[in-house]
Amino acid sequence: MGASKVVTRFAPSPTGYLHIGGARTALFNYLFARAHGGEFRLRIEDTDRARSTEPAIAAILDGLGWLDFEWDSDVVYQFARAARHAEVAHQLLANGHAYRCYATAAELEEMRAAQRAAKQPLRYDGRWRDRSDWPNDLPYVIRLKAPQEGSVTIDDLVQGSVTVANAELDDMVLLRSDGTPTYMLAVVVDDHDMGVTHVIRGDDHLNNAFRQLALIRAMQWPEPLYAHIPLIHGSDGAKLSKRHGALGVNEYRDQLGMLPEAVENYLLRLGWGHGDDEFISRAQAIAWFDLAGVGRGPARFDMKKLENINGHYIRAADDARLVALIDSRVAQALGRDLNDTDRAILQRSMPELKKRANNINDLATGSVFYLRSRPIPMDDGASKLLASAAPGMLASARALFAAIPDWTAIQLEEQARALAETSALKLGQVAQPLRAAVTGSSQSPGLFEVMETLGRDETLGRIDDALALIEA
RNA sequence: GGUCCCUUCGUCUAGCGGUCUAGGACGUCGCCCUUUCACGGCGAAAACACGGGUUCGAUUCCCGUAGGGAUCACCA
Repeated sequence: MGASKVVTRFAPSPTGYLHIGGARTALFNYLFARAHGGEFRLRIEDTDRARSTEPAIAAILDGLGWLDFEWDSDVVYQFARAARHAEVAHQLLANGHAYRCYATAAELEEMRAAQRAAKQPLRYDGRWRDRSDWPNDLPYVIRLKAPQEGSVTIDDLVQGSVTVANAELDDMVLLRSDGTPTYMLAVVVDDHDMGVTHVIRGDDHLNNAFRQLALIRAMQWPEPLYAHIPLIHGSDGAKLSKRHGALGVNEYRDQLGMLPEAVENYLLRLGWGHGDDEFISRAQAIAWFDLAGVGRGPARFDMKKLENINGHYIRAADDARLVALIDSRVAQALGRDLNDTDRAILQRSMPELKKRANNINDLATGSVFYLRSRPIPMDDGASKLLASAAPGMLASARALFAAIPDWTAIQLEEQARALAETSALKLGQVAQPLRAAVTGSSQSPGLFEVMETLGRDETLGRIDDALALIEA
């Protein structure tokens, strides 16, 4: 290939949402293309008309967009190219590299049953391979006349050299009896027509590659390079499937509150490494990524680690961006829309808030107490703290705070420390009940900073509410 | 079952014949910081699946065994 430009493609079938495994395949294709100054193309494999749906296509594009894997040129829709696929099949038929097979579904099932009974490998026996006594008016499929002798070797960029004997491969169907192309035909034709040079996909396609190569050779087309990457497994070691922990990437965003750069970083490190580096930016990934470094064994998905990485990126994220991300969640918790004052409070508190969250949900949950209207709800921990507070402490603190000339965290803390001193209490015995009163929780960002942010009236009011609660 | 692939701490990985008393990260546990929870810092426990070779020398190379995975459609 030498000077030829690298072209990769991501080819999901729109029968469901873009799941995490597909996202990783897309990432590797994207990275490889960018690393080589090539093109990253997108093809929607919608030839399965019964299972392909518009919402799924939208979800895939949405997911890719969220992860910011920008593709080149137009999206190719495979179904629209059916005529071209059929054309190739007929071309093969004409030049003797394919043949008509009139075997019926029932007949083939019978054949397989016999093979099963005889403990023989299940494969098409080539019963129509050399016949020409074609019955009239009967439906037939077009099968590839694949080589039966010798073997095929693929120098896979990830799996290494893999060899399969041609005797193991049967003559696959190219065109169905209704004239529509099979997946095997469609991928090969599309990859060729799109100029794909590197086929990077899940290793569940490794076996397919050998049959596809036979088709490519029959057409005398240039052979692409293959890279079959291992699938992702669930935490229990079983293959990740739709009903087994494999969420759509949209769900990582909407339900789990993940940041796209965190998902990308995690996916990159799953099955690939660069020395001891853990946090790798997009630019570094493009510079460092190589197929040879991709592991050959399947990796287990670890939500704990993803959470941790997500927390890292949240802490590194711009405060305004985080405020925007929690907006709707906070609004829902509050039961009302946020206004500019609310957002200003969140923005101001964000540096402290984001240290305490590993996902956007928790970030939102940990933020709402600032904006709740009085009297704010008390959680269990807060109720206990108030119940066990030293008698009169809250009232004393309230009086001290009310007399402060400048409502600043520093002065508030001074007063709290003074109160602890004179009452022979530990600072915690003063601060914790106050925290409960002011935040409704036993844990929060620095108490005095919170009180400063809340302001004199709101803080004093919340303490009054707590006082009323204790007396009740 | 046939074919193909894989096998380093619980998990993701570094290691590409000697630097390995095997490194990092997540998780776990302990300590520090501290008004709480976090963040941060320090530290601990924790792995080369097993058996043969090759070699002066194997985590690294080869072969078996065991275990795991993928695939065997007129689905993609």
